[in-house]
Amino acid sequence: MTKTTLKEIADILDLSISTVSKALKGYPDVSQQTKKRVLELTESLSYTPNTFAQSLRSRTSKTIGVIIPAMVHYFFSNIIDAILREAESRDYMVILMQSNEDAQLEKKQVDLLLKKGVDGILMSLSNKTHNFEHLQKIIDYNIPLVLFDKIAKLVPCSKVTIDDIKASYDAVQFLINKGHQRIAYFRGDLNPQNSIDRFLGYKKALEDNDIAFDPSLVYLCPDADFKDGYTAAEKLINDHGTSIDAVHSITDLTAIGAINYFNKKNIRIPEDIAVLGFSNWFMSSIITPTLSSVEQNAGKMGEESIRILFDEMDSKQKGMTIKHQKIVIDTQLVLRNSC
Amino acid sequence: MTKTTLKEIADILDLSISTVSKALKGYPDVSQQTKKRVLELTESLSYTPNTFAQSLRSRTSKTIGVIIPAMVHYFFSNIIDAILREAESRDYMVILMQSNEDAQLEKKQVDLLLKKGVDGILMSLSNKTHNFEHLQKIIDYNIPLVLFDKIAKLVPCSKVTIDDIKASYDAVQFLINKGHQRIAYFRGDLNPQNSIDRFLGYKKALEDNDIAFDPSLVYLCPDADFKDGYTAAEKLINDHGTSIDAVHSITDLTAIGAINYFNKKNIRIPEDIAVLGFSNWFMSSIITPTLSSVEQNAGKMGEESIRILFDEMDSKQKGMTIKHQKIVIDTQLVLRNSC
DNA sequence: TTGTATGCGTTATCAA
DNA sequence: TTGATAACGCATACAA
Repeated sequence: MTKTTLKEIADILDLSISTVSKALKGYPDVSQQTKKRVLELTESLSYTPNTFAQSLRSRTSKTIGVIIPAMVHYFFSNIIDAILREAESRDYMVILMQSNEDAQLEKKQVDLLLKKGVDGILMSLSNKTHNFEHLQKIIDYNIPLVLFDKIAKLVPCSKVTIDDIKASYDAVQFLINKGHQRIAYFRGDLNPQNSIDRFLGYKKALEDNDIAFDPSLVYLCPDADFKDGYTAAEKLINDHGTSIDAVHSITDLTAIGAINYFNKKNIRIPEDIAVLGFSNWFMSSIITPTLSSVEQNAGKMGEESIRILFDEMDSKQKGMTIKHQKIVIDTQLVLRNSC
Repeated sequence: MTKTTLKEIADILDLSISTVSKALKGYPDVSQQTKKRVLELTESLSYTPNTFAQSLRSRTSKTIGVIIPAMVHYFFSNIIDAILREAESRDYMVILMQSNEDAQLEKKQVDLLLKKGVDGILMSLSNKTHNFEHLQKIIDYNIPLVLFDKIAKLVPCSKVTIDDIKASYDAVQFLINKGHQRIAYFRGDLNPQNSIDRFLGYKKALEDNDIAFDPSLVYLCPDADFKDGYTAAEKLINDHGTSIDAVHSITDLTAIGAINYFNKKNIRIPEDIAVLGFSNWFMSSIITPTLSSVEQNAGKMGEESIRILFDEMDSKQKGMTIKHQKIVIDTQLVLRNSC
């Protein structure tokens, strides 16, 4: 079984290819009767146009590319979920790639997407991406680009983020309001913007409350994973005993690692040490104790990102100038039993 | 900036398009010097061929389609992870779709993939898929198809699964060896094959150990989620108090729901009730108590699935007859503190 | 109202 | 060793 083409239909109906094409496209200059004959036959043969030919001619692909750092990640899988739903509803396909936090690979994947002729690109950058030539290339090619979550501030394109500074600031302020003074911070990798911003939020909250910033209370969790959190908690206790009131962490997974260590050492949460995460993973609602966190609204971020992308793609098609948008998704503190 | 074409290169070098094409393809009938000139220019212009034109001509797309029931799922995101890595290494792109457990949508997505001209399709069926015409359509179009995890036994194509019967059998046998006799089962939806098989494994293990099967110990968890597990545990205790020794569950998430309920009611795990899950989610290693489970090797399943798909695609290209494969991925009991 | 001709970019056959 | 030409399937400007 092979795919039907316009030519076959034209031959059967003894019409020209262009007439068949016009009938299908609903052009007015086709007789009602011819149109009907064509539609009936294409229906019964379940004809669908060859998308390669269409793309070659129209220079569009009805496809968007998405690059994320990692798939196995509650936050990103939720974002992808939202993107797939929205793309689906527009009859667009999604080509998904993951950079595995590898800047080189990310660059290669951008080339692949450009080569593949996608109509737009959604990206969340790898932590190791410090050079943005590949993003500039996308822009030079005049392909709409929307960065989300892990963005590059200086690249001229639309962006969707949360306000990481404010989110962490609010989180730490909450801990302070609760009476905590010695608040440790488990920070993420040094380079990514949102890692920096969350750290700044932490520092600013201390400052605004006249609590001296103590660098010895900051623990680096470069991979921001369970193990990093566990190890950091171990170091924290070795360094400071339980003179610490609370821990705020770059992400829930590190916080959960810390909780695990504290549980193991019979350090009570929140009585001895309060713990506050970031991202509100599903997991956080079911561990013991349940973890308070910052809800990042991944679904909304995915929806907004692809909405803006479609906006830009529409504008481009209409020949309008594209205005880049910068959306900040709101966050909420989700309180549970860990603080 | 627009993409370079063969014609532009030919014009610049004052050659014909076909000579340029042949030079790039490494044909022998091009002079060394010409070849060198062409390669240097294409390099400096960073020429890449237009994939639509290539696809139109070659009738291949270097793209595979993947349909899964849900993205936000530890098991599936691990499988996708493996698929993306392997496709990447072969310079293939992956179009990803999720059926959201909706048979109608799944059918539509198959049509989209066929229309899009993918070279092969990987699918894990929705729980509600009981009609397989869309799969037959893929086969009729002569597109290689590999089903994984959620398969349809009777559809003639390659399949990658685990031995669900054996996996659950072994799990229950382990509980019995530990001395448990009154073992409840939280079963999944009634229709999916692996849900059925796991249930059969449970029954068979009881039977082989001369333990009477008691239908009142089976609780239906149609969505196999946290809430279902929590509710089932609640019912279980209401129905049977703590006369039950152990619970085996269709998946970790339901088991975790149950653990949550037991913890809340101060029912001790494993002293009062042992709990044994299925799938070995990451989460299971960090809850309290840590959950014993059946490791399903998602990564391996993803790797094998796409390996077979590439096998079939290669065979098809070479005009060889395609032999369908049936791979069973091994599983292991992962013991932790819940039983 | 219908049909002819052309081009999208690449590749392969055949001629020069 | 190189080039002219046709074909992949579709869509449109233009001619009939």
